[in-house]
Amino acid sequence: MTPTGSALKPMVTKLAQRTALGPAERDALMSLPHRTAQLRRGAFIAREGEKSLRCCLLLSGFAYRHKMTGDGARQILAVHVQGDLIDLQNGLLAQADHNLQPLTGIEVAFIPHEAILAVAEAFPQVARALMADLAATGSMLGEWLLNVGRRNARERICHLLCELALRQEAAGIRVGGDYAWPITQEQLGDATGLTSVHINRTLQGLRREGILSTSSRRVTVTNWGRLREQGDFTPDYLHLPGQEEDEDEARSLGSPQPA
Amino acid sequence: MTPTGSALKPMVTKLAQRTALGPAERDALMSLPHRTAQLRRGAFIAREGEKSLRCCLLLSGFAYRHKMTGDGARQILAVHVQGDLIDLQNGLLAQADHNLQPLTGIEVAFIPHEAILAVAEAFPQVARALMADLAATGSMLGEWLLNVGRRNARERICHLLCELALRQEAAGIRVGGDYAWPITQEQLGDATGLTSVHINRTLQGLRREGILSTSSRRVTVTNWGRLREQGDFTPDYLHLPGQEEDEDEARSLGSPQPA
DNA sequence: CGGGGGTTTGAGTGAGCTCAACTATCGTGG
DNA sequence: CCACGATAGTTGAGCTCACTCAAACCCCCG
Repeated sequence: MTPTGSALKPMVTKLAQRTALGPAERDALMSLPHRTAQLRRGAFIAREGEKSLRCCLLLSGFAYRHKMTGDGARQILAVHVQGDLIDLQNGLLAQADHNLQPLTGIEVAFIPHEAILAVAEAFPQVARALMADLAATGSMLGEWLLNVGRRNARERICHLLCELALRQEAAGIRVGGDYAWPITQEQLGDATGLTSVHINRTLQGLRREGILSTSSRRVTVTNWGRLREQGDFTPDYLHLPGQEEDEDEARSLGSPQPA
Repeated sequence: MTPTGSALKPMVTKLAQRTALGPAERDALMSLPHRTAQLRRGAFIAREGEKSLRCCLLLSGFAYRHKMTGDGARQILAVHVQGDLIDLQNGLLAQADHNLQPLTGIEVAFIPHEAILAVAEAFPQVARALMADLAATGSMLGEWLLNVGRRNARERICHLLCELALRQEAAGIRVGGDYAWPITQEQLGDATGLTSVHINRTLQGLRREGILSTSSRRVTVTNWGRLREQGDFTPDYLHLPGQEEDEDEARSLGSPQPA
């Protein structure tokens, strides 16, 4: 257990964006016992069917949640960026219902579930913040379900492209017009319910039409307006701060590159 | 506000299945202020984009959550049976991110969000129970995402058939081998990411092979083993009580009709 | 007994899949 | 610093599962 409470700051910031937290509550969260660790690709943070013992704050890098069908097909349920509190769900349930793995090399802080629940017990606003976080997670899953169930290949991909751009922006890890793309085409297929081959051809179409370009592990969007339009993207479901007045933020996704 | 606290009993029972609740906690939940109402098909319990003011306990009948793409395609996110606490998510978020409507005529109890959160504030175990409920809801969404993203038409349908059978059983509204099927083929399509036409043809296949038969708004499963197998169904994700030891319950789904 | 929602059928089409090979890129160790 | 193996991306050809459109049918309910 490292005593550097400041490592947990991103978590507090994030929770406080959705639910007001006072100084005492922030302090309690900041001083939660935790242990940081580096994990590399291929490691497991949680495994389907196992009991999850600790919850996990993503400090840097990207991670993803996924589960599999009986015959081995995989569906990615979410991609996580730094600052995300992951594996809280699994701790509340008798057993983890999905796998959680790094997408890149990552740095995490492990926090025992009991500790975080104890803070929630002492501070009702913290409990409420955690509930809001769970609800937001559910909301994102719902949008993914809509995406996979009712949009075509191009729309699905554009939608996901938009989501990751906006979430990286919200997490403060966007520099300019381009952003990290930590996902392979195979994984992109598993996130959208498509084949990597079809992902490849669809991406080629997007590049051909000048909507985006890719270089090593990064995407540069050259036409935000079309990307958003083709992805049928509305950011409400992300429940990011400062989005109460709908349309405002939807437009701001286009702002980095004024069409 | 009706004073008949007993109307809320199904909620308490359900929450207590996942998280231990003492007498004081049960009492507090039971005596929550609420108002019961009858709603008919076509009504709205919550509307996407609006602020949700009260949470809703389903006392009888069936309801469903859904959301739509920009061009009007609909995706059903969940089907709810009696005893389900619905629209808790929406109350925790700034605005509802999906619609909630009756699937049949239903009876509900409306509970102000503030009231239920106040109880959660007073009783940490209640907060924890609500969190577990939110986590379970997320878990179900994850399985639906897997279903729609990575299974073929027949598998998707069989999977949903299994889920509703088991959930009705858990809610105590199963009589014999058959169970209520409150969903039209159109809606079944919207739940599985398929067309009603294709649903129809796939169901015909299942009937032809003697796996199930349908009559007015009910399904009779004649071969549970095959249904479960063809739906790649494992009930873990429902987080129903008494499922700690995995395989047990999976088998019991087959029990009403010993193959 | 008429209307309307739900189901069924047919015929043609197409988005996305499969399989299989090839190429580019990247990290690693010699 | 380069060679190598592994991982990721690309291409081609053929196929199929599920879609579209449109019409007919069948109940159930008022």
